[in-house]
Amino acid sequence: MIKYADLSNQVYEQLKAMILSNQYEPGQKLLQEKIAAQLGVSRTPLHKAFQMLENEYLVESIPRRGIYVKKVDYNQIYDAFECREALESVAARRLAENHTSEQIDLLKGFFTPFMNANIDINVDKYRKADELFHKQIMIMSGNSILGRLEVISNILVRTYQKGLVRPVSETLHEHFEIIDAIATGNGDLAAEMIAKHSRAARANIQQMLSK
Amino acid sequence: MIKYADLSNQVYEQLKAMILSNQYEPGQKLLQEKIAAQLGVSRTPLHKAFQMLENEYLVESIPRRGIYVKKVDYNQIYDAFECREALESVAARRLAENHTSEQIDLLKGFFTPFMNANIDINVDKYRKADELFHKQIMIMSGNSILGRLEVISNILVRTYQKGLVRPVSETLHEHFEIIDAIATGNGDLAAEMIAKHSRAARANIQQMLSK
DNA sequence: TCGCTGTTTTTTGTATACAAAAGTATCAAT
DNA sequence: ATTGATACTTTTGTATACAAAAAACAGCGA
Repeated sequence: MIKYADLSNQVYEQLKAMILSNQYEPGQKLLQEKIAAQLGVSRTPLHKAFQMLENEYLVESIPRRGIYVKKVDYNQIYDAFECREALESVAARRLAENHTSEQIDLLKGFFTPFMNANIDINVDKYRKADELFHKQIMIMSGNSILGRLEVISNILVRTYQKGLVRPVSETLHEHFEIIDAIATGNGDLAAEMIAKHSRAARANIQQMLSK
Repeated sequence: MIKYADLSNQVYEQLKAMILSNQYEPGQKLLQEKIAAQLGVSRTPLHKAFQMLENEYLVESIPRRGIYVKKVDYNQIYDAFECREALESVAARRLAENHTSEQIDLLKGFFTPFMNANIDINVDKYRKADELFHKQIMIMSGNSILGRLEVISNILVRTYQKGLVRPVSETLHEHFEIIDAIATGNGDLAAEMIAKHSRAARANIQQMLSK
């Protein structure tokens, strides 16, 4: 699939990056005219971009009022993790049952940098690796739907913003356990390992909710 | 949430209904000008509507070429069912663990008409009931993401078009078994029952694929 | 007949224009 | 000072206008 230099898409990418990097405040209104001027385009391609963002739960459109950056509430994060747990299990199972050694290497590659450096891990880089790892499993699963459910991956990014992360000391070796399970071809095991991984994160969120 | 008389939404609803009822041929190009004229609107609100439809996998946009009604291929249906199986399990588990008797009655209500009529079941009505049943479980689960994943429910509708349905004699009592499992509050059982239900449909699709 | 090339037509993507709704400010009256 | 009504400004939603790309077509040559 060839990406086209379509203005709507460029605007979408730009706004998405800005929202996910917190350059827009959650709850903030996105003024069409202003953004159009900033990006040097008219309001027309913005409409499509906003619609894309709304479908990914990144903004909310209130008709005749405007577009607002979605606030991330813990309940929704919890819900997303619940979905992610189920869907990643499907993905991991499929991938375990049908993969190449190159794919395994790719997955391992995300985390090997953090294995060697036995001191001070760059947390931002680790988060990025984590994001790519989970996204990549979905894509490589071969299930055409899984690779395109942006809702799930976006929520993960926003979770990072909230600081809802487990210590690297716990997750790093879990990631390798998941990869190993996939590599052995044991679908059930791979599904269970990744579900366990997600459940632990979900437990953290539940703690936040009960406070 | 109040629905607004927004042209884009009206257009979206209209086109969605037309696609799902096969009034547009799969693969057919949707000419913007023509559709705008037919619906008596300009092309501007169409853009948003098309974007919504694309997010639900009902149309496909090829930049600079046009919008095409998505062809339903068996592989994608299979993938959707795989996702549905996982997600419905989550929904059924939640609902089992937290529901009211009114919700149970609502679910039963979808199918009681077909219990009493011990002769000739109206297949179209049964399909509609099936669609609503599965959708309703997602909504009532209380998981804010599940209720809004239109991809999954759309695919189900398109599956009907392909005639990929199991006989009523099998599915009718399965539906009641699922409801009963939910009613007893046994989350694991409810999840397993609905997963089994989905798996059987998935097996049918796999048969089609292997041909 | 087929295929190539240049031209015309259609269709898309984007900008601009305009009407209606929402938001804001002003000012009078209590 | 606070409230309420009215005029003014901003902002949204939609229609129209225009440029550029794609598709359709016609004419020419092998």
